[in-house]
Amino acid sequence: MSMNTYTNETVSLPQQNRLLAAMSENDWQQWEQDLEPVDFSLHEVLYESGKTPAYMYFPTTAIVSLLYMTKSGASSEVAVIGNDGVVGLSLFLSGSNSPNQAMVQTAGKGYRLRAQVAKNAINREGSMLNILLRYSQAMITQMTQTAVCNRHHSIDQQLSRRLLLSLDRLPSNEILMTQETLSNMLGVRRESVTDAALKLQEAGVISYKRGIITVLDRKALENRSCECYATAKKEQERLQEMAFND
Amino acid sequence: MSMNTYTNETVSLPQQNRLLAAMSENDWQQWEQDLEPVDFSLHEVLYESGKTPAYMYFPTTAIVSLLYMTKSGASSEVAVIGNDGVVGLSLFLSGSNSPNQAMVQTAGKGYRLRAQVAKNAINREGSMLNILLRYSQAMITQMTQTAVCNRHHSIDQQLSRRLLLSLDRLPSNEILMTQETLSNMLGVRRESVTDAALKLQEAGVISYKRGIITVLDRKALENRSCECYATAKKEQERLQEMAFND
DNA sequence: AAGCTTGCGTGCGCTGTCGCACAGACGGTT
DNA sequence: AACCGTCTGTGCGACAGCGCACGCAAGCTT
Repeated sequence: MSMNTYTNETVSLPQQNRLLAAMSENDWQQWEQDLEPVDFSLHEVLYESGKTPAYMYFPTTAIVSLLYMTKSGASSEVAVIGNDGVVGLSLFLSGSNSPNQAMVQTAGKGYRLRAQVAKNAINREGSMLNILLRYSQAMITQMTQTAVCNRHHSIDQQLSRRLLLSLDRLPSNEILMTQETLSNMLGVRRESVTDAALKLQEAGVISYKRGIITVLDRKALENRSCECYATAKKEQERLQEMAFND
Repeated sequence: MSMNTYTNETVSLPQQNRLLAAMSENDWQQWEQDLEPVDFSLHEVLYESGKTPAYMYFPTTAIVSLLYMTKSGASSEVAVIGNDGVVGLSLFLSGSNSPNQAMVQTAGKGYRLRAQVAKNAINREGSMLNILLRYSQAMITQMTQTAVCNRHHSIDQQLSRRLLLSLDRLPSNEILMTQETLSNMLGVRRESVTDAALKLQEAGVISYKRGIITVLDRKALENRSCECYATAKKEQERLQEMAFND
């Protein structure tokens, strides 16, 4: 599938979201009617720290960041969610909010479910419970990895990892992000991103052009990234396989 | 309760674990018979990355660390679990393992449940499902906080935070940990811990004596710690309150 | 009381990242 | 074509944390 995610003309199917795709035929019948299609616009805030979210969101072509802001105004991204996941896991886990902000990093499409409807739907005996349980573990893995990565790995490695996280959730090899945005995701200085990005450019791994990153050599990016990328990805795939074998 | 956690003479009740305590009377009847008391010894490894754990563990007086080891041998603690939680959440979430290691940081007592028994018990319609769901969110919060803390806060702040995490799960104001151990938890050099600990000693906040830390001024420790401590604690308490209102 | 192991304190040079200040370059607007 | 806001590149001093090497002290062992 090579879709244009920059306009709103594209058609998107719920099944492009892997969690929705993993549902049983039966459950799907019940969910289908309640799912509303949504357009996510760039930098739109889906939920904020302290407010109970109104919806669960299932991205198809959009990509969403879970961000944490410190008191002093610094930020860090703790998870990235695309068509492989759901935004608003806390609704499922506790029915309430979480102390993160969810912000759209790549505009695109997806589906949403009203909070109350979602809670009811999940409580019913059904396949979604297990799907979400496993996804919770994948999320925990991603956050664990972020914690370790922040401690032990260089900005160069982390930038590579972060680009791969976006790449995996995009149909093309173009990532639309300014260095400023990337620095907010990684929780580092903008200039540090410039340095790291220059190294990648000079090595012919990417080309950077005012907010448009083109990945030229994906393999090289994987080599330059730390183990965190591969570990988290492998774990996520393992958990997804389990879902399909239900 | 002011218990001696350094010997095995102490009696321990399952209800000292807050998750077990939050169960409904009905469910408790079913669980009681399957719970086995356990003694956790110092630095015992409860489960390792890659192996499916055989038990879920509910500490009462023991404290367990979830550790992540990097390829290069460095480590970081991503969560701390005492009588407020359970070790082996991945059994509940996916029935499998997680890429962490769980290691006993403070010897003590607790209870365990065979993996298969646990899975069956949770699948039954019952109060434990919601308790564990909420605990999963508390765990996610703790890991998020660790990620942010690793990025933005100084070793001084992180040491204070880490001491509070142990203190909250202990009956006395004595923490048994060498600086070497602490450095492995925080993922920093042992010497950096020495420096930070000296500052705390000189300020009269703690006294350190060959593996025995005595917290003299808890309030001061909170002031020196970063916001991460307070944020995670508040969130955990909020989620626990919800559990009691089921 | 001597000796050994374990844990803590200290000094020093190195490097990655930060904070700030500013220059240049691209691309849309009028 | 000139303008202006946004995005990217660069230079420099400061500093937290690292790696390494070593000294010392506490407490257990015999």
